[in-house]
Amino acid sequence: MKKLTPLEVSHQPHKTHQQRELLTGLRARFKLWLSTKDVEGIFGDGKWRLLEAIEAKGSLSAASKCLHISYRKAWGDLKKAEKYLRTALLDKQRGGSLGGRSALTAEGKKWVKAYKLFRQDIEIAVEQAYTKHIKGLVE
Amino acid sequence: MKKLTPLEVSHQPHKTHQQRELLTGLRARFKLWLSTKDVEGIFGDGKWRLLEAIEAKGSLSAASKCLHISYRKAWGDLKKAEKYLRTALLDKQRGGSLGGRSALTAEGKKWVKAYKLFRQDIEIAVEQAYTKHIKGLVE
DNA sequence: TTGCGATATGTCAAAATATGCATAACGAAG
DNA sequence: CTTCGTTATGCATATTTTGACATATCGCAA
Repeated sequence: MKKLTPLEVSHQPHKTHQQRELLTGLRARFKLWLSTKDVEGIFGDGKWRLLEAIEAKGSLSAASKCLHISYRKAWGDLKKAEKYLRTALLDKQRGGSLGGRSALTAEGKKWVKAYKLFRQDIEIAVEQAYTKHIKGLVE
Repeated sequence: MKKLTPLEVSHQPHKTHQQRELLTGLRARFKLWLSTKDVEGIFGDGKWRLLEAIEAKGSLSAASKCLHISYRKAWGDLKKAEKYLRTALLDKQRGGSLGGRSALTAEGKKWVKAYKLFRQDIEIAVEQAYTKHIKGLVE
């Protein structure tokens, strides 16, 4: 997620239709993730995207660069997911002429695929629910 | 949202069915909010609940106590919502024998009602999508 | 005209997250 | 048997987010 403007109050000039412009720019956003009673954030968008990037790039290192997150974080995230999902998502190797590599396991692929569909369903639902319940208020 | 366990690796004993117990404890969680291109978090669960509490309690101060958040935060949140939604959600008064009070405006009530339905739809969708796409992976 | 409790805000600290740094282990290829 | 790039990990910062503290203002009722 991103940080945005602080909160300083602009003096709001006389904008007539710029006003409407801002509000129609309103959109619904959501965040989705999996947790247990004890552990929050076991799997979610970040880890899903990370797995996809690994599948595409062939290594955790390359994937983290690609996603502009530190290797340290990427590594920690995956470790957490594997721990609490109790399954090996990645087949990781170090050494070799290329230094090493990582690939998704069959389980890892299943999770990527399942989460993608899961997320897609919610994306659509949010869109629809927004249109149904909120859109009317801002137009 | 809540913070949870750090990430220390427990030594994972020989749990046989406790293992399954943890995974079936897996659940989908979500967060929903409204934003514009420039401003994140204009309205969401927190502000919605806050408005409901104000409606019930009659003042921002009482509502914030009730929700266990500081008055400062509650006040800032509402201010932000009103600013970017470009509408008065609250009719606020200070002074008087009771010190002051706050009540929802007609607009405020509309938002509370609309957001509630909006959120409800998503809650159901998440439940269903989880069952459809994820549940099979953990059982 | 004084007091009380609520609104109204700037400022600052605390907490949660992410990043950077240092270092080790690895192992195929040259 | 040396080199190189990746995995693996602890730890110390840095960044971001969140909430707490201190204070001022307000206005009716006593």
